[in-house]
Amino acid sequence: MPELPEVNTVAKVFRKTVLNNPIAKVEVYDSKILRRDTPDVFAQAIERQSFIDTYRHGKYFFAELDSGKHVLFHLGMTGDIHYYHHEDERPKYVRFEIFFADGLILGYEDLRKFSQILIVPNLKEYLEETRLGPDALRIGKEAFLKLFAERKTPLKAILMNQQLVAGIGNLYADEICYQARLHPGSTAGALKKKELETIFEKMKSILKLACRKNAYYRVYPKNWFWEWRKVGNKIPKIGVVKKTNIGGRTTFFVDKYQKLIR
DNA sequence: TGTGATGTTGAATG
DNA sequence: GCATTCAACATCAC
Repeated sequence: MPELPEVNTVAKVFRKTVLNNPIAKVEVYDSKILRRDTPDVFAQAIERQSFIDTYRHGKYFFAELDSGKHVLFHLGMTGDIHYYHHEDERPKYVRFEIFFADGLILGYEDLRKFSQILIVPNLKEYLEETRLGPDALRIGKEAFLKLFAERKTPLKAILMNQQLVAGIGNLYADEICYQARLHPGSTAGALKKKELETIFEKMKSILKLACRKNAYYRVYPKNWFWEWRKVGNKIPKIGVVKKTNIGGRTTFFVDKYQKLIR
């Protein structure tokens, strides 16, 4: 579920659904994902408050409370937020619920429990602490090009490094490399300015379009890599999809179509 | 039955 | 100290 466009969509729905809606109660069913807070501290920070604003940085989604504190929702691999009015609509892997005074329930589900949910007293301090790079949608071209200089890391590892640029995960990194026609294993520092500019443009256009489509991949353009991202697929006039491991993640690419720069 | 999964972290290595 | 790699985390679906 959660890379930048998915998190952006979660934030969008959250704003539309619960902003300024008074909260009555919080129930924690599995405290593993709270990471830092005890269930009591977590619940007490949220109960009898309202969410008044949101902020997204990369894959990190912050919801601001009346008190000025933020609740961080980092969705990990399988986190998602659901909204419903009856307990029988509760998602299978629900980890906590927020009950609003008007009867709406926000249910947080996370099968694999890799989420990070916590109360953030000071947003600015927290962002410095986590040392996140600039958000992928906000980073400027000059700053982006600099990330690649002198580095021997593969191109894809740069894109996925949240300390360098925040928001790109495994799937969108593959999409960017494919559309830029560059092999994800290309040496970062060996890429020419022209190639880096292409990566930059593709990164922006892919993320923007995905956000506009609310990360609903079924309506992504037909010429995207998305649906083809599987070994052995033969893309007409392009080539056969292959699999490898780059930056510790399963990586799909099309040999020859995506130029390997060393 | 074994394998892999849209993420992050911290330890180990160079 | 910096850059880079890799196992670990938890659980289920295919």
